[in-house]
Amino acid sequence: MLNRAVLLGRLTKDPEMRYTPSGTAVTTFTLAIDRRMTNQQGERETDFLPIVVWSKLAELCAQYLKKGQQAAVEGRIQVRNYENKEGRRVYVTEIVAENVQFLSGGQGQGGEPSYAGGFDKPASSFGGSGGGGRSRDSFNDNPFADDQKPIDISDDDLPF
Amino acid sequence: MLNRAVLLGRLTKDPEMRYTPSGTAVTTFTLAIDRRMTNQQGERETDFLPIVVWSKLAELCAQYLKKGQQAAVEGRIQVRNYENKEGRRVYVTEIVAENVQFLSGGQGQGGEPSYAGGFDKPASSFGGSGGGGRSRDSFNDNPFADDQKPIDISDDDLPF
Amino acid sequence: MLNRAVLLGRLTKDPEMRYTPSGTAVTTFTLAIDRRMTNQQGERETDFLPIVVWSKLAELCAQYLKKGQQAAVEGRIQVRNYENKEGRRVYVTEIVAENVQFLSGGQGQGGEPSYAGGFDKPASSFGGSGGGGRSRDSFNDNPFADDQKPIDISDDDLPF
Amino acid sequence: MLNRAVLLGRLTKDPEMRYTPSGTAVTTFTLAIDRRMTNQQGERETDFLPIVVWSKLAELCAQYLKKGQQAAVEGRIQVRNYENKEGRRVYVTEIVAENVQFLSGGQGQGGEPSYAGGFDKPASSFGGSGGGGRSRDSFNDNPFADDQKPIDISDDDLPF
DNA sequence: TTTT
DNA sequence: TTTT
Repeated sequence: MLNRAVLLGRLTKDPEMRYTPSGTAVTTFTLAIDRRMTNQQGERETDFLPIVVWSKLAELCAQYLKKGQQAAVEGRIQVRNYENKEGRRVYVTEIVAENVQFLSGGQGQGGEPSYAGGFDKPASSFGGSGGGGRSRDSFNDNPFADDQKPIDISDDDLPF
Repeated sequence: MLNRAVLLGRLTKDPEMRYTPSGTAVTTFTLAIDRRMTNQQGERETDFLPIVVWSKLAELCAQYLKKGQQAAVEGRIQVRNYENKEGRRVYVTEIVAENVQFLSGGQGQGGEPSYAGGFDKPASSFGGSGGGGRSRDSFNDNPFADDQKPIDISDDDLPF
Repeated sequence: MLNRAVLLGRLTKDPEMRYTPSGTAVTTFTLAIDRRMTNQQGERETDFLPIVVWSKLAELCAQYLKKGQQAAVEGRIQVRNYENKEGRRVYVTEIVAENVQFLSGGQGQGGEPSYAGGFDKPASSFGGSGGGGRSRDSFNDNPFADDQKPIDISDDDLPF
Repeated sequence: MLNRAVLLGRLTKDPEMRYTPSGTAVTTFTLAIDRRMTNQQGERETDFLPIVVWSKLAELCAQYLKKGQQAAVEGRIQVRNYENKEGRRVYVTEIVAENVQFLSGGQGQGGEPSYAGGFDKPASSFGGSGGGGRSRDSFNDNPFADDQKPIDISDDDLPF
């Protein structure tokens, strides 16, 4: 059903990129988004929202985004849950980015603000390595991001 | 900064409405949002997203929404954190609804699909009780929802 | 860059589906969206927004949507311009839908509210006819909807 | 009903601010939004979307936004129609901004990227002048932007 | 923990 | 746990 989020904030740290066993890139970062508006009195409040990016877009984010920079993120809200070491079920809410807009505004790395759209290339350069069975990368068969399946990734695979 | 979410799903239960000590209505419910699309094979996956609604809109939601019904919600993503009984800091992500669209589709309570916009009346019917100091309800002075401040509500006040 | 619209309204008529010469389905309809909110006095005001849908999603919309039904549309705002018969340049603003949610609520055609996501199948069933040159359908090579190119469709091709 | 747009682009010119007879500020500008994404071949395509801003937010936009700067706009899509000099009914689609995020990135006016939220002050500083009857400014009674009524503004009032 |  |  309909599940859409659009965010604009600053990275609290450099992004972290990892690869799933099958070779898909996954990048995560946190966006700090001020709740208060300009010229408003009162203590500033901030929401810190975790962002997850997959595939080619993950590599672009890892390459171009830096701590302190502004970015606009478009995606869907996802609730993952897993069992932690103490056997408790933990729920994690994060935004799965389908598009990311790089806005400079960091500490001088300057450059052109630019856009990294979702899945603009077949993304077939990823994975590889082979391995039998239905590869986890098979979600690339359907490049529409809503169809990504980080779901059946075992706990060890999780890069965050 | 920019923080916007638009969701469409079904209520997993009837909404729950409570009042803060100062008399502001707060309604909460969970929206079940299927990730999979129509005619797509494979097991269905669902995100369960907690929704919070304040003030007059809270009362309308409590009155008209029922378990199983469809609703469209527009708002912002918020991360609350509090210390639980074990002294651990717990983070809760929820969507603070500014607009809610009632879509029937439940088990026959029928009626007209209708809309409950944000703060369409001065909402002055709330609170009251008076008392000195800056009332927690003072956020009603600025009816623009981004300005709501559930933030400084003490733990005991929290209705969920 | 970022260009996102989310709409929820009712179809003013049954959708119209046509095919481009190369065989891509294009469906158009208008969504009536009330500006006023429930329980608000005053004359109701309505925006009528033209929606365009391509490819497999176009076929699903043509098949399942009917006049009077509610639908949620997610897409981007596009401004097309063309020269009309009098030699005047005309600008048309429309929403290119990437996802459509079917919500019943029409005059009893009932059925399951369902979702038609963007590009969930390779959509390779379209087009055909072959022919040389760069087929207009080649946008299907990149299934991400932002990449669709209705732009270079000649005036005669336009199905609306 | 639900009608939400989120845009990120660059101003094609400096904004233009005018006042309605009753003293409400109205600012208009056009946002150029590239359709193509970074690193994609092919001619760049751009949508030019007209933005309308009212009240205090209009003044902030006129003051801080300049040609070439980036801005994020959140609002609703509106279709106005009026009769032109030749007696033809003309339809104008524009985005009524409820929030605007100023992102630098122009030609060096630098400064802090900042946010101008909707209606954060009662905006009562506008209008004035008095005059009998229901002032056009009365929409300020309900500061929620969905409630703005540019609709009954006569043609002469239109600042664009 | 969940809705259809 | 955090960004400006």
